This record gives sequence, structure tokens and C-alpha cells, in this order.
Amino acid sequence: MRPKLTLKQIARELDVSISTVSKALRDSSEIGEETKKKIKAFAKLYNYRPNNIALSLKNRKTKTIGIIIPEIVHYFFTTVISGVEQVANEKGYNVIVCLSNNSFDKEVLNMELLANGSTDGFIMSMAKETLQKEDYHHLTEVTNQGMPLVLFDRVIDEVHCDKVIIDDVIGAKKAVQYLIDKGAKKIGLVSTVDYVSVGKLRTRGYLDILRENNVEIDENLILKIEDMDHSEAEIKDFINKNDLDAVFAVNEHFAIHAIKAVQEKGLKVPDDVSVIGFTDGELSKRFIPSLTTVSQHGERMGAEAARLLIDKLERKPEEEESYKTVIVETSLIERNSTK
Amino acid sequence: MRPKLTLKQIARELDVSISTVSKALRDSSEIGEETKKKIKAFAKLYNYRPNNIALSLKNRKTKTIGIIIPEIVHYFFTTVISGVEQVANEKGYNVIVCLSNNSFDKEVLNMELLANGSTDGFIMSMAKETLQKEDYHHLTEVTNQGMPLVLFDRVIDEVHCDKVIIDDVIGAKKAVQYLIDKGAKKIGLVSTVDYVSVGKLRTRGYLDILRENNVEIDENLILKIEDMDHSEAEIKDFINKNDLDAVFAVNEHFAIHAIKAVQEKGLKVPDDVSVIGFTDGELSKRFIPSLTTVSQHGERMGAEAARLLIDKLERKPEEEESYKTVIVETSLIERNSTK
DNA sequence: CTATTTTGCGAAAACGTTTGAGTGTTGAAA
DNA sequence: TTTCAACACTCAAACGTTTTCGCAAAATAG
Repeated sequence: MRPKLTLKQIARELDVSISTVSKALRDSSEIGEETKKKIKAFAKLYNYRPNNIALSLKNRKTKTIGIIIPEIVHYFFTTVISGVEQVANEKGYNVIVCLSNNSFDKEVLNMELLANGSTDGFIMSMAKETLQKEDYHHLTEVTNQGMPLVLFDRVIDEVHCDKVIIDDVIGAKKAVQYLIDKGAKKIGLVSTVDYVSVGKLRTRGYLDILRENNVEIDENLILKIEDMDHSEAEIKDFINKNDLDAVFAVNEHFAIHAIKAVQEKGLKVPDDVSVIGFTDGELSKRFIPSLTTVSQHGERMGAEAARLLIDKLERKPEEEESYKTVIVETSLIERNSTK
Repeated sequence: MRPKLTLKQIARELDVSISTVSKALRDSSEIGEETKKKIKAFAKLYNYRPNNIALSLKNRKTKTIGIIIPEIVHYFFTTVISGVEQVANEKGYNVIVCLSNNSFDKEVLNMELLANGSTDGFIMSMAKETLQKEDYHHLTEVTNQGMPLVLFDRVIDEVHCDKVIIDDVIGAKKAVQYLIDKGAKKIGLVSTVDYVSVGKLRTRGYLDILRENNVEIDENLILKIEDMDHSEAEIKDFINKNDLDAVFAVNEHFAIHAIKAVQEKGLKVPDDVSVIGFTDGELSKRFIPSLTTVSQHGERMGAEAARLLIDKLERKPEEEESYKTVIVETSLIERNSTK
């Protein structure tokens, strides 16, 4: 076992000073060609690499981005991480991942831990519990300390920072317009109750686009699921009751249950009924039939978030503070559940 | 914007030396009660937190674990991360995640980067390209430097370190035994060609358990898929040709295509044909019917890996070196595709 | 042959922390 | 009065870097 080589050891070995070694390796003009060559050769031979921790301490930056998300066993979040990681890597940053498990306390703990020098800034999506508590002191605290913060997906107006979100309304409009274009007349909506913000926004998109197309809105064609546990039965009932040409569901789960209900009714997807979901995940891709969905482009959101953060980190402090909100466009991914 | 408080600032503010502040905060008996009280109060008031980077440099340990995995948009790996994270958190460690994207070069780069002081040890699953190249110099390099390494899932004998794996053979045996116990006589196997190690091992389990039950092996009931792209058609053909009671598929993907083929043949799952998959993912849970599978327990694997690593990290150096291989038991998760 | 510039290198401080050794004051024992 | 221990604190080194400044010797100019 051979421990890591340091400048000091090189200096001792070659009988020069530490500063000479440092300068030689950074190709300073202060050092003579001969000495430089000798030191570089030695460093290369023994594979010298500067210690990141020491550099971090010296430069007061860690070149590390902290990501705090509610959970990691979740398709959308992994795509976001993937996007962050790509951009971060390009710019020489590392990514440190912490999970809040949707717990407020753990979110606070994680932030405090990372804020004590471990990272230069944060990218995060807030825990459910935090949103309920409406306690954002940990966020304002780190921003007050001068650490940049980028929120994505679950964001709140009260916190002043960069944000990356998608436009749920436009996404829903795209989906429903697509169904209309395909000739669907009776388009059902399977949504959540209105106090779930995405459900509300996507419902608004559905309503808006019907109005824009002068389609009369029939309240009977709208199902709002209160309890996820009974969603399956409710959807089945809803599909049976109505003769629909198409269904727009606000998530994957509702969409596949709608498909199943249609099939059990003796009809075919997509031949008799088209179905569109929201949130493009593993399930959408590999369900049979595969699902046409509105994709949130998690990867793009992650990349945008990383770019915003790194921009802040590498900007001169003189430049004035300003916060951007980037809206990542959703797009419709056509698969086999629509026709 | 208020920058972070340091010992030095507290010292200046309270007109004592830095060491007094440090000792007071660590409750040293060297410092008088009065002074301690004063310093602690001040530190608390202004929310002093020691700088992790400085501590890392001083203690020569970062309390950080590096995870390097081929990809993150992948159910199994996220469960592993989740397991690692839990244990790491309990023991006061952070987790830094790097992706190799199955590229050898990126794997090497990531390791080198993290090895220069950023982490105390590694947990990793090797990139496909690395396995093909059979070049493990980056692994031996870090272990030579005294950094502990734990490999999981994709491991190789040549590298000496702790390992966490599952027993594919036993997992497959469990699945097939279950089908036999349920009364299935003709059990089909949908596997991969033998040079894919998991396919080979799971096939062996299938064969072994049939022999143990004195069931004659019929080569016609075994399908080995060469090309993933044509798997769907091949499976359909296979299901149509054979009158099976049950199907054991070596992954989720094959399993759902088997189900679909059975349904298209006019039979029902699980009433007419039972289907079991391997690898418990999102798809298995939410497919309709949901899939009975052999679970790899990624979370448990991650937790084991983290425990092994942290044990190594916190062991006295006097204790002798020894490498363990932990085999995490698979288990059968019964859902609606078997009866 | 002196004066000045250039060259090549080293000393030291700094980043924020911990810690062993050292120091000065006090009070009590010898 | 001297000696010593206890107390309460400070100094300084260390972790591994980078960088500013200083300094000697060599090279050049006058």
C-alpha cells in the first residue's frame, strides 16, 4: 500500500522547495526549464495528482454540486440527475446526491451538512412535507450565505432563486389538441382533485383547449380521482359509463388503468379508443400497448438547472443578482396507444 | 449576504485565541466554565458550523462514499443507491454519485477524480466496456492507495476487494420450484444466450431444479434470445408453438412479452398460464397483471455494500486485511401473474 | 569594474480546523 | 520565601495547496 504523493514529498525527494514543485507543475515561468523538466518527469512517473480537499480549502470552492431530491427510486428524478450530471461533468463539477425521503427534517439536515463547505451550490426538488409545512428557512439560510440554489419541479414563489419547471397547462393542451386533430370528439379526462397542483393545471389545459376548439365541455367526461387506492375501480366505472373516443390521463398510472378498462370493455386501444398519459416513464415505454405521453424531459430540466447553477457559481460577484425561471417545454411522444 | 462564520471570527469577536474557541466548543476541560459558556452562546447565536473541508483536510478523511454506476435511469441501481444512502446516513457519511455511462474511460476518469481526496472509499458496479476490456488497473490503483472498494452486481474475481452479489442460480431455482409446486408440468424458459452471465446462471438454476424434481428436460421449452430487438416476435412464436403451463423469464421485459403472447393466443394469465420474471422493477409492480418476480433486493445489496465499506474505513489499520463476498438472497414476490 | 536587470528559486502566509506543548498567574504546601 | 501544582489560556504546527514577496546569483549594460 502506497499512500498518495504530495508536493512535499516530491520536494524532499528532488531537494527543492515545495513552492518550486508547485510552480513547476503549473508551468510557471519563474522556474528554469531544467528543473521543470525534472519535476514534471518525477511527478508523471509517480502519478502525482493534487489533493482536491486542499484545493477546495485554498480556493474556497469545491467544484461540487449538491442535489437534494425526495426519492431516487423514481424515474423522473433519475432522468433529472442524469441531466445534471452530464452538464456538471462537462464543466468539471462533481455531483453529490442526498435524499430527503420527503421528510422535512431530513431535508434540513442534508442541506446543513452540505452547506458547511461540501458543495458550492444546490439543485433541489422540495419534499412534500416541506411544502405542507411551508417552512423554507433552510433555503433562505443557504441563499443568505451566498450559496446559489436552483429549484426544479416542485417550486414555490416565496423562495427567491433560479427555478426550472415545466408548463403543465401547455403540455395538457398539446395532448388534447393531438386527440382532437386525430378526430376524437368525446375526450375523457382522468385527473386528480384540484388541490394537487399538477392535476389542477393539467385540467385547466384540457378545458382551455376544448374551448379554443369550440368543443362543448361535458362535466360527465371528467373524472377527478380523490383516493389513489380506489383509482382502478373508479376509472373502470368511468370508462364503462361513457362512450369515449379518447382519454387524457394526468399520469401514467391512470393511463394504464384506463387502457385496461377499455380492453375489459371489449374495445381496443388504440383502434377504438386512444389514450394519452402524462410523465414519460419506464412504464409508458414498455407497457403493452406502449403509451403515448406528454414527456416532462427530466434530463433537459436537470441540464438547465445545472447550467443555471454553474452560471451563478462562475459569475463575478460584481454582476447584479437576478433570478431566472426556465420553463422546459413538454413534448408529445407518440407511441401505440393513440391512432 | 452573510458569509460563513469561522473560528477565527469568533476568536476576534470575543477577544480570545482560536484554539480557545475550538476547545471551548469541543467542551475541553482546559477551558474555564465562564469562557466556555460565553463562546458556546456566541457560536449558537450565530449558528457556527465547522467547515467540512477543513476538517477533511485535517483528519484526512472526508466522510464521503463514492458510488460509480453505469447508469442511473435504471430501477435496480436506484434501489442500490437508496440502500447505500440509508446506511451511509446513519453512520454520518455522504454519498457522491458518478455515472460511467458504461464507458471505460469515464469510469477511470471518475475514479481518479474521486480518489484525489474527495472520497474515503468506493462502491461500484463495473461498466460493460470495462468488463469487455478486462482492464482493471484503475481498481487496483485505488486499492493500492489504501482506499477500500466494494464491488456489487457486476464483479470480477481478478480484483481483490469486498463484493456483494446475488445468487442467480438459487433465485431461478426458487422461481421454477414455485411453479412446480403450483402444479405446472410444462414450464418454458425464456432466457438469453449463454455468454450473458446472468442468463447462463439463471438457465442453470432452471435446469438444476427440474432435475431435482425429476422432471424431464425438454429442449423445445427453452428459448434463448440472441437479439433483444427481435425478442418480441421470437417470444410470440415460442409461446404459440408450445402448450405451456408456465413460463419463467430471466428478466421483466421477456416476461411481459410472454404475457402478451399468451393473451394474444386467447389464453389467460394467470388462469391458463403462469408467468414469472426476474428483477423486480417498476414495470413488474404496475403491469397489468402485475408480475410475480424474483427480486434482487437492490436496497439490501446497497446497504450491505455500505456496511462492508464503512467497516473497512473505520477499522484500525493493525487489523489484518480480508475480503468478504456477501451473497444477498433473492426472494420470490408473488403477484398476479401466477396462480 | 561597478550598476542594474534578469533569472531561478525559497520563505511564508493563507484557507479553517485540531491539538500537544508552552506560558503566565494564582493559591497552597513545604 | 521558595516550590509546585492547578488552572486558563495561547502558540505553533499540521493537513496539502497556491501565490506573493524577497533574495541571491548570474547576466547584461554602462
